[in-house]
Amino acid sequence: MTYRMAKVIVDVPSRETDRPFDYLIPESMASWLEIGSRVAVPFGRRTIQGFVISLHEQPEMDAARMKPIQEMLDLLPPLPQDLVELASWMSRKYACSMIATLQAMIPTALKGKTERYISVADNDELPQDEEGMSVLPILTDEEKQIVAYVRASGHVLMDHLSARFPAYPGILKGLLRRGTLTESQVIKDKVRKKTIKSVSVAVQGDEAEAALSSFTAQAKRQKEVLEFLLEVGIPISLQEVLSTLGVTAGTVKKLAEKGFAVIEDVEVFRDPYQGRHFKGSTPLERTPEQENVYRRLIAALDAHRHEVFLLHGVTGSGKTEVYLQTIERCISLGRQAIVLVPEISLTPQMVERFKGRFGGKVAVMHSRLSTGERYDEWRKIREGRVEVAIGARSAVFAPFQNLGLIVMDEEHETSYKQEETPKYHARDVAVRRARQHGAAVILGSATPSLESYHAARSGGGDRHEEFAPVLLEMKQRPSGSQLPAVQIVDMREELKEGNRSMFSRALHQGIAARLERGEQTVLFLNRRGYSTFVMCRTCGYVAGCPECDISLTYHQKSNNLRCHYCGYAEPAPSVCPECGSEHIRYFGTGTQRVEGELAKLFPGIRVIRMDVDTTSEKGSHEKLLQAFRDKKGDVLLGTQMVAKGLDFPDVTLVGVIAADTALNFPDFRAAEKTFQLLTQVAGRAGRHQLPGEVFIQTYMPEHYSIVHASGHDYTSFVREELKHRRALYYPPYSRLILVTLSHEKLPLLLRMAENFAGDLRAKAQRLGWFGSLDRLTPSALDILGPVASPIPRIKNRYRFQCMVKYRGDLDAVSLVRETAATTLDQLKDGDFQISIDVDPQMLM
DNA sequence: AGCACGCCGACT
DNA sequence: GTCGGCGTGCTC
Repeated sequence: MTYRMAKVIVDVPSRETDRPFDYLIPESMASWLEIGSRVAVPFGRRTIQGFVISLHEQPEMDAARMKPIQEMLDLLPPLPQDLVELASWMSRKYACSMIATLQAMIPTALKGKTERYISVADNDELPQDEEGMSVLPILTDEEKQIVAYVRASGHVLMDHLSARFPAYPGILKGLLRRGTLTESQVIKDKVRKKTIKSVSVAVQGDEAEAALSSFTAQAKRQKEVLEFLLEVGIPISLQEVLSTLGVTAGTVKKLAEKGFAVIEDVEVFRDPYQGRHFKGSTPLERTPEQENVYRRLIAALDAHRHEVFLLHGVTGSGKTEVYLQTIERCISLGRQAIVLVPEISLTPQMVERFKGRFGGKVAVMHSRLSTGERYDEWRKIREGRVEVAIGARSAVFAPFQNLGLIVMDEEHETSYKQEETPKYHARDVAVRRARQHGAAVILGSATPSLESYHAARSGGGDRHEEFAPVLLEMKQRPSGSQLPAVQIVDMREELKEGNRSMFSRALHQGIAARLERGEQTVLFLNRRGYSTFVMCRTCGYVAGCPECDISLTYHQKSNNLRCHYCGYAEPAPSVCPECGSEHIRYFGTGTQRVEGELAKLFPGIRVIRMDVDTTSEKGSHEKLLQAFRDKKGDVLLGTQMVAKGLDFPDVTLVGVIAADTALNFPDFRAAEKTFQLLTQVAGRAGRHQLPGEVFIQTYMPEHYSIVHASGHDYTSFVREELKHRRALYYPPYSRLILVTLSHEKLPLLLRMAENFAGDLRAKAQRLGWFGSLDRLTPSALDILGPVASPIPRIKNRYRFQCMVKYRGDLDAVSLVRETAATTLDQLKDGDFQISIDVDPQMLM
């Protein structure tokens, strides 16, 4: 006799529980349970959620220590088997727990929560008193009260009960222990029906008259609301009441409490693109260049061959059209496709293009969807109702059964790296997943990351690479339009000549000319380096977060100062808290300053500003762009978000206010980031009939990233940049792991950080890894640090970091992970944390 | 992460 | 003498 059992990863975020636990499969589930099923399992004294990762047969003797699975939570497993396998690869590669990885693969709606219900135990055999209570356990008055309450309600939520009887902590526990009350636990999904609050009047005629006259002078606002509701007559959304009358929700609530109005939740159907019609689009004719690329791509598709392509195409070379046609081919072969785009470029135009070509076969996933909307889109994929999924980073986990193609647009974007656990890079995950499916991968960019480009050029001969893409190039724009002329403006010269404004004379004249001709200008400000901090000009005081070593950011809208890292907020001061001076200045977002200057220089100019302040509201991003498209603005001024994929026919001038702000950052990718950004921005001008002009203002006009960006010369940039990388053995000539240790107590942390680094060094030594990284460098693995992190304190925790630089074919991740575990075990203090970031993108 | 068990301080 | 602080250890 054997038993069927399942290995389950339980939803407990701790190192000790990051392993499979064995459970018996009840007969009733036997034919339904699969790898990837989500289950509720008893774990210790509670019931929690878990994921089945394998199924086995066990001899009877082993079954004794196993508990049975309590419940299956879905009919269709939320994770197909290939994703479970991918998850174990990811946990190894990125040194994170299996549960964190599995959770990242499914919509948050399925992150089940334990609910505890209390009910009265069924003690029929026990003698009972007149009230029907078991006599045997002698109950105090308080206990009787609780038991009576539970009995009356059938079964009660634990949270509700402890809220209802807050005065007697421990009594509840006692009743449960003695068996008078029993507890049951279920897993409840986070999926909520989407509702809006609707308000309607509850009084009419004379009653209403009486109600209106009942308000005291103080309740003026309530009276206004009631008058408004009577006037409208029909139920109206609370939101509308608030915005029309400018009252707060509290006012309406009071009215409802008095019984004059009713507020109810009305369910609304969620379809993010409900009622929208997408103009159909048909494939464009391919240019010879596109034809070559296309042939090469579909050859892999047709042969069902896993192959990775790096599509290097200049801005405007029609990469999207190539994607669309390749996807079409993929679908016609009965396979599905995933399209990954950076969140910021997942604009309505982009969505429109895909919906227009593939209609209802597309699921769209982006961060602005609600939990429920995302869950619905995800279900379309899981249930096989769509063929294409388009979305940001996490769409790489779209649960397709027969994946044929993964497209990653703007492959160089850092947003493909997740900064939270699991700290995965969607590019590497995409390649790995495609390999499982025998699918093709297209990595597209006008400015490929050095890692991908170098891997393609070296043909994988370099030990640091995990894959070797085939390089495909597109150098022309199908429209025949030329890449715009780019002029570098040396701001030092401007200063020398007495121009102290942030606009050079050339840019100034350029804007003036556009205003005259009714053409448009895009101004780009590299936000990094432009701060929004508050400084006292008298004493030099800078407002900083009390918990983190970082300056606070000024938010105009709420007129307060906020910490970017921990969320701490305080009202903006009007005088300096240190010296009392009134000369305290808000260095508003850089864009605000530029906007002010523009207004001064060009009275009456219409500026559309796009930055965190103006785009925080849902849909505002799109609205601003549409306004600019409708020529309601002369200038579009913004940060990174104006650099991506925008395409406006009347834009003939692009100005970069300060190109070099990011160049001085202590990040080995600073030059690459600057080059990519400038190239993207420059590609925004003159994409149509009108010729474009680009001005790049800089204090470092001779820097190679600026020079080559102005010449649209990717190849030369790469050549130079690779030299620098090679000299210092930075990626792509090595790989990196960033280890950050944190604790509240600085001396303790310092000691632990030294321990960690020492231990790691010793282990690497033993493995003989301090050999040769290359013939010019001393070791195959190098440990830099520990040093204080660039932000040395966050949320009152000090931070130290070590950078591990190593030859790509070594399993340094396992070594680091084991060492981290050892170090953590040395300290029984739960407040000690070690975070491991494999292939870090942000070194700040 | 929870939750229980277990061993030392301030109270009826 | 008990209530309760949170250190320690375990969860199939």
